[in-house]
Amino acid sequence: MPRTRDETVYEETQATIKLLARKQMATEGTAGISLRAIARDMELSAPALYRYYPTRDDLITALIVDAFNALADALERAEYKARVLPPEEQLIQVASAYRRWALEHPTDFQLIYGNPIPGYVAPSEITVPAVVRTFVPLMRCMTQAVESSAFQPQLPFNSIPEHIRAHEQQLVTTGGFPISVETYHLAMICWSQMHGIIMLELFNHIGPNVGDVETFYHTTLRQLLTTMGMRWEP
Amino acid sequence: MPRTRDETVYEETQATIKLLARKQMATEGTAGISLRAIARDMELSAPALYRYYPTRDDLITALIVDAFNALADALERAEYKARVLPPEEQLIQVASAYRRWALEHPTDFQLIYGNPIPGYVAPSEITVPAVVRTFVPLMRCMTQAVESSAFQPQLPFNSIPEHIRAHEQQLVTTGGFPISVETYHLAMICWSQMHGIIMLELFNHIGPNVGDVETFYHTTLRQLLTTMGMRWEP
DNA sequence: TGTACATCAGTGAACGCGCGTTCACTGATGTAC
DNA sequence: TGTACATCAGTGAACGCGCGTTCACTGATGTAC
Repeated sequence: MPRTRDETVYEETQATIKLLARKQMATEGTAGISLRAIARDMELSAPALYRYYPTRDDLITALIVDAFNALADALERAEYKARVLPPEEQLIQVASAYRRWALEHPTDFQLIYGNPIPGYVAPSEITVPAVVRTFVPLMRCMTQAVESSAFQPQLPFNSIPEHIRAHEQQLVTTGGFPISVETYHLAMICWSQMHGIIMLELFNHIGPNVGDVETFYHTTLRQLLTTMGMRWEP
Repeated sequence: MPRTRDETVYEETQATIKLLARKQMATEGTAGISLRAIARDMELSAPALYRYYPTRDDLITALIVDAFNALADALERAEYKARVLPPEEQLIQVASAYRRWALEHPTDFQLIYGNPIPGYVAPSEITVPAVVRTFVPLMRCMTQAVESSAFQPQLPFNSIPEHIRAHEQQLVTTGGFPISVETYHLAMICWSQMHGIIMLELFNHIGPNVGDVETFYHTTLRQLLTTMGMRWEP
């Protein structure tokens, strides 16, 4: 879609605003985003920003959507780079990229997965598509790993409580992405384990306890996936 | 230790301040604690609060210590109530109490495990003892479960990378709590899995995906502990 | 029993900041005829 | 080619709020002699 020069300038200004907002979150926290402070940084008057975001909440929404998309981009890149590896290794690579992105963009990660911003409610019709994107690489790798010849399904992780299965079946069916309930469920377990370690690492709660969180993350995930039925090359 | 009437009154006022601070966190977020707002709620002038907490940061520290202690209390109560059950069931009970406390005290949980409050640094010599208390019940149950006759150690979770083992050995040795490195490591894995599900549930990221998070939490933990080597009564 | 003094919880005013948002406006640039 | 008009990014002032902290103080209560 061709853009006029004006549209480009407009979008560049929006990008500058978002950049400064992210810098501000880094020092003031996600709840500390302030239009006036951004305006000061840009050497503009505060009302000028209202040309670009009609409200503080709209700016926050834009930041959230950007963050989910950036995370999804990182995961897709990792998946692409790992495409020649066996599927279970691809999964590990995607999981590593997930952690790496979180550590390299701690404020964005806090913005999307940390404490909510008081008074702000994300408009789900705008954010959900970006959220969904972040799940796709993980789901795709998981599917390939489960379908690979090296996979030997193990109890107990392959048993799913009936009403959870029903709920997940519903989502999988209406979601349009081709995945089995079993695989979807394994992905949820894997994701929640990843999330726990990353959150604890981000706020320095687990580093002092295990020393090397990167190694802890990798070995724990490999071990978890092994108990699910995956096998690894020597 | 006997207390004078004055000391009691003083401590009751401190308790009121903390209570109102917690209420405020619920609506304004952890970063939104405001001495002036608390003073308004108490129908006092703002400077009056300085008799009880010399600084906003001191109030935050008190809230954090209280939260860790309340969590530890809840875990100890759960452990005590479950004392007649087999050790692996005790572990499940403690893990359930952990989740329950988090869901029943979402702001306190955010305060201790969520986004940091900008500009605030916890004085570790004050907070660490309370933090340590929260680990004890989990560690104790894990130890008993691992030492029980029903436990059959399984690869892969019982293999620990060498330098992580060294770090953990150091902590276990100097920590004074009688626990083996292997058990400590299993506890860390278990804790990070618990933490991941709870954090995702608290901010509504996983509920829509699995439907019944309580069941998901329980079955996932049981499955994880099974793969570590625990066995369950029918 | 009465007086002098000490203690101390709480006050009001002030300092020097911050915020999101609205409003009527300026002044440069681009466009149409 | 020159003029009239439209567009629109950005402004300054204002509204009605908020904050943590310091300061000199009031005024009630308790204590000592």
